[in-house]
Amino acid sequence: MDRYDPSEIEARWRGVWEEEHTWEVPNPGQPGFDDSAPKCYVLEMLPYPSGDPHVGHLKNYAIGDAMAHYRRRNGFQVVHPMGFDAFGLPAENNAIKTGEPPRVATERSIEAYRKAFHRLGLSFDWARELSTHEPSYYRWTQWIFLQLLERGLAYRAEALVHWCPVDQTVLANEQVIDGHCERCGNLVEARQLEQWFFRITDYADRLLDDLDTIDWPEHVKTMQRNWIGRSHGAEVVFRCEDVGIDFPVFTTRPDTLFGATFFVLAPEHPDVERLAAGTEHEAAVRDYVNEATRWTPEERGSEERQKTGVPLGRTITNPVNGEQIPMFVADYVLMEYGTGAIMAVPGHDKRDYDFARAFDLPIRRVIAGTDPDESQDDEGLPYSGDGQMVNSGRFDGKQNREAYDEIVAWLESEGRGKPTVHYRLRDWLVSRQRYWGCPIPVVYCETDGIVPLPEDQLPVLLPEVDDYAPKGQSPLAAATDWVETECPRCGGPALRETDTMDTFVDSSWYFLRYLDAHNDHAAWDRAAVDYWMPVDQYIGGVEHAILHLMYARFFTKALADMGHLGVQEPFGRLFTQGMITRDGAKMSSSKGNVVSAAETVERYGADTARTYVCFMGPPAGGGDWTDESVEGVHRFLTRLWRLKEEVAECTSAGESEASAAGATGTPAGALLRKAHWAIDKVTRDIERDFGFNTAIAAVMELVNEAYRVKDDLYGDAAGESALRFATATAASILFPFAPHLGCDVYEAMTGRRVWEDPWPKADPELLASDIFTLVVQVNGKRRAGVEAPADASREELVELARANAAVQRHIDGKEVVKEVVVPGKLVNLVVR
RNA sequence: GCGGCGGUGGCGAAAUGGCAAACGCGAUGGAUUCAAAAUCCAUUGCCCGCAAGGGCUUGUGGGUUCGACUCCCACCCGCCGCACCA
Repeated sequence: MDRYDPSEIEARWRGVWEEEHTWEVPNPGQPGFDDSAPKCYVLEMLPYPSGDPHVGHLKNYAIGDAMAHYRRRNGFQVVHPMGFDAFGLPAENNAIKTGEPPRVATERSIEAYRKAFHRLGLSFDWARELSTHEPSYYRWTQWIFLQLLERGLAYRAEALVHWCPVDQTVLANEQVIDGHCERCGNLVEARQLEQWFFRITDYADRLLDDLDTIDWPEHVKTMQRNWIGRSHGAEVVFRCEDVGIDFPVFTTRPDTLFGATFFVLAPEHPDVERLAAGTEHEAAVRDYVNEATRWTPEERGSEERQKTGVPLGRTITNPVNGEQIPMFVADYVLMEYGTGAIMAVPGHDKRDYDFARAFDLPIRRVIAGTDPDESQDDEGLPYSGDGQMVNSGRFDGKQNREAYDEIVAWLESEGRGKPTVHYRLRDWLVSRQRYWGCPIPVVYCETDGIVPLPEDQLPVLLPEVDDYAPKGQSPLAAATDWVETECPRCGGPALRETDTMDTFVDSSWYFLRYLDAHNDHAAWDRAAVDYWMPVDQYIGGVEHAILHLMYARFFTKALADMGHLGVQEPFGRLFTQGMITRDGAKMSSSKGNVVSAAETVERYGADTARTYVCFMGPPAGGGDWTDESVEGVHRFLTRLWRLKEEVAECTSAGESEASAAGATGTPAGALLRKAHWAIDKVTRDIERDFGFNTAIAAVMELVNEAYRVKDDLYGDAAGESALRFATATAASILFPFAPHLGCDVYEAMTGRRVWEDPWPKADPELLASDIFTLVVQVNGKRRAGVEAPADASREELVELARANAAVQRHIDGKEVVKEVVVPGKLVNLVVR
């Protein structure tokens, strides 16, 4: 072989790892378990198998695998599993189009992914592999559902959901794009349907507060905080005497209650019809409500849009001052937040102000002050800041923030209010009227109602059907033999639930199943999970910042509360890698700019593909894929391979552990120093938040240095030994990124297997140097670099600096007023 | 509007408050070759200068400091998330 042939090298090492099951790791108590090594759970988000993996997957798994390798060689026992998130819509859409069962298409994709991952040489423990669509897995998804149901954390209720009239199906929130169906592009309708929910809102406070306990990127934490959207305020009850109904409202500004000059209900509010009935506005209200529900959420929410609404013809009593204020229905009030009704304070709220202007309603100031950059219309109103209260009865003159609690306490004593907390987070709607998902393990019995299936009847197997097209209900409804069953409680006739679960349910606990993947008696063994959890390093795309990561946290907390788990947070540390683009655009099959991982591997080899995605920029950021840059990395790996060939041939495999040869000034010493510098740099960069791009750059520098000096080192024992050491070191520290070549070069240099050797340690003595280049500045500008002994005193350094000709030119004839000395670095002479 | 992140060569980028532009891509020149590819060597922020050398440069403007890409203040621009959230 006279040419770098990745396919040959990679096949050879892959063969060794597969034959020896190198990356499999036992659980505590099993043979081969190492009691002495600390544990480390490295996990990348499991893929949804569709078609072939693209370079986005490549990046995710290259990053995770590098970390797994690095930890192993630092003495950790690393569990690094892989599986497939197999249920989901694309396979079902494909089935509707082609008639091919989703299982068949999915399993074909899984096979393609598995093959690609093997070809990439990823160090997964395949003995723990799982797919969420297998009964042996979803049996336990169903078990968790029943656990949640038993504790009231799963419930069935009516809700407004997105409905596509063309596809005849309910859509998930994430399938609704700008108010339109993701599949057919049609406008989505709102429908009131009975659905299954998980009570994630019970965990809102803990999901929010525990963010402080985990090491996650700040922007992900922020997104979760925003999503949960906790706001503290008060519930205040307004009473409409005309119809004798109490209307509670939620407000974060009870201090502005005296400024409420009107009251607004959302068009969807259930009492709107009753309020308008019998008034002169009845017809107008009905028209308005009908019209309002036709607006898409985007149109309705647009800030440019004029405020619209109609009067209800009723008044309501402001509990703080007894004023009768008019009631309106207007679509700027949303049914899904708060109580669907608001007190309107136009003096201190922009939206209420706009509405008041449009409908010529009174605007009253109750807080003194003016926003500095607001226009001075209406004497500086609306004003949203703080200040002294005015026009507020007995609270006049108080600071609004101080009166805040007092007003709420007073309302509470009157039975007209109380402090409350509101969340933006809503309960998790998990029903899907789809075929390709996990069946929900309950039946509907005429006498017993909703009956959960007993555990011993799990799994509820997904039945085969012929037609996957939705017809207004789940395709499962067509499997009548399956639907018609008997009630486990009374034995009478019962119907199975035909909805399936959101696929996010499947992926909310898979990281637990890996730890005991073949358990037929339980979802997992508590001891195994207690040992490995939490995940020490989770790696995935930022697009999962909210949904998946929030749901998995919720499951972990709920399962911990039930005594099935000992941790409160599933993922101790999270890393989100940036997206790879092509020509600056997101890859998509419609644009035809998808770069296939397999093609890249075919052309350049797995090592080049993996190293490139780690080198293209900081892994946390995005990057644009260019073939020229891939070739650059390929060139580098080729250079390392050729260096190995040459060094193996031209030097004798004697003492490769060069040690004392590090004398300053000799070429061998310089190369050794460079090697130790690279060890130190790569180690620090990997530890420092995935600095893979700079780590790889350091190995490049080492290889470049070896090329520069190699011809001077042949024929000299110390020189040859240094050369072998440098080459072996480059292979050793490049191994996490280019594992096959790393093994190959390391073996040729040392005769050993690199993954069985510990991560190298930089020798501090070789990191230090006895001379250094002293930077000399005059007035902060670099004027010279002078060789100086490392142990020179401050005085000696100043003397050296002043002696330099270039420096003298700049200080000549001037007075040196200050000498700044940073030992080992620089001298700055300040002159006047 | 609120929140988060960022702005450095032709491009991707690098720099514990201490030599701005490491490493890579691209480009230019040279060696090798019948020729090409591959490889190797050199140059490559901008401006003035034959050169030695000098000046300028990290979105803009200020500040702190002997010294600022880095810290502080104000502003401009870009990306991402949320958004008539009461």
